[in-house]
Amino acid sequence: MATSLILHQDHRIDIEKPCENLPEQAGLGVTIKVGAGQTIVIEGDPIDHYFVIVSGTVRLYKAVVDGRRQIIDFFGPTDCFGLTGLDEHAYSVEAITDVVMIRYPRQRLEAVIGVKPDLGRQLFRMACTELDQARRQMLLLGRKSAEERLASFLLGLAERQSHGCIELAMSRQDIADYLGLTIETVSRIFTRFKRAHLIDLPDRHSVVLMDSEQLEALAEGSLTV
Amino acid sequence: MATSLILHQDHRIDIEKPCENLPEQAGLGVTIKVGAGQTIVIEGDPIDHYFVIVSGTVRLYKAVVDGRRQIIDFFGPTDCFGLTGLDEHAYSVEAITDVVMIRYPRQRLEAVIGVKPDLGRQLFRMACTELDQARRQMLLLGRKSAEERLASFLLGLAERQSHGCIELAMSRQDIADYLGLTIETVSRIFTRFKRAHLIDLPDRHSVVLMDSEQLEALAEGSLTV
DNA sequence: CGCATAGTTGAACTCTCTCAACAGCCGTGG
DNA sequence: CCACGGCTGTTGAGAGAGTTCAACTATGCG
Repeated sequence: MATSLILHQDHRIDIEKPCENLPEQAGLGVTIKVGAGQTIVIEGDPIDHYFVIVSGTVRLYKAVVDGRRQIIDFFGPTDCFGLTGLDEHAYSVEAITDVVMIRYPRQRLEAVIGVKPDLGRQLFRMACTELDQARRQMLLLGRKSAEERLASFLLGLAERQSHGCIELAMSRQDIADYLGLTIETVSRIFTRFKRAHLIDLPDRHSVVLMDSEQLEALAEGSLTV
Repeated sequence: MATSLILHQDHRIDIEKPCENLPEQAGLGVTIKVGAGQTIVIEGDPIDHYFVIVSGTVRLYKAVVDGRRQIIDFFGPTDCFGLTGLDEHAYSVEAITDVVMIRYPRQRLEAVIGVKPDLGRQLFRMACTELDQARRQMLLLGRKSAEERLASFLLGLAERQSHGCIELAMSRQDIADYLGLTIETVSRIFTRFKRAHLIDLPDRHSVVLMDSEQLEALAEGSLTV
């Protein structure tokens, strides 16, 4: 089985995340490039592949017929998507920026579990990590105020990016659809935070956290601006 | 490893769900009984076990200091909980009714993966099923109206229970905290549905779906009562 | 029977949404 | 280099869905 495989090219993933060594699994991966704005998978497609992102950002979302959209998550380098128990995608995925990723044939990868049980353990851990994230977001969507949502969002991004300045790959609309708000509310609260000197907005795709402590308090609901 | 194990007693799980044969895995399980209202795990506890429910219903939730609560899911017979990527529980679990469940030592179970790769595949699938469910709920919490939420909830229950009459093990407060609403809103919409002859409420713990078709339409947002 | 708990109903309020106008940025073409 | 149009984001005013607070009713248990 491990013989009839396509070798992926040159991309190597950071060691940090659970999917760190997926690419090495039997050399199953194929490198794929997608332009900004392109659709990668659509709700209802059969699931033939798992994907690991090398560079760029994608949004994973569910849509309702009438146009409403809920972004499930944004994924960046080292993140993986396509994990699901179903036989067809329950969500759509689009590239926000230009994206490079590695594609793994689902069937083959799952077959490898029989040979390398560690892969099964690893996939399990990855799914669990996603699960924890999804459930944390459920608390946000179900019970937090708009201010709490945006504060949580910014802190989450800061954690992932660890720069002084956060780069927002996504639009205000994307943020709104991720937080279960409207674009206007997101905009208003950005402004409110800026006026309260909690953040700075040097340009529309950058945020600087000026007072993370207060933002934390805000995110937990023990404060209002 | 598979030798030093406690055998669980007599409970046998339906064959249907992904965790169908967990109990058989090396006979690792121990049967546990918990009374209604009892807490099974608390947010922050170390994760030592996975649990599979034999009978009864539990609620899994996250809480905020100020008392707000988001119920992540209700689990019944054959459902499993405790799956997570972290080393401590990110949620609390309480018994709603009297509950019988089987407890598996996490470490040992994960160790078995090395010997039985199928277990790894199975845990992966279970986690993926939970993941899909959590993400579906994210759409509900982020983008659906109160009516849509309650309609979706009732239809989901009906699917799981497949009787003509739905038994609500949980209180109105539990439903509210699951749907990201208040108890008053839930109550009002129950009444509204009843007046519109979409459901009947013979007693406070039972719901009869009178017009599933309309409820489906409502759940999808193509209708209002 | 009486109390405690759970659920329902009403009225007022509020947070977020909706609708609408405006401002800023960017690429294109004159 | 600036004018223009298109797109994204901001701001304001008004409306509405759901919450809050409070009173009331029903249910179950000693």
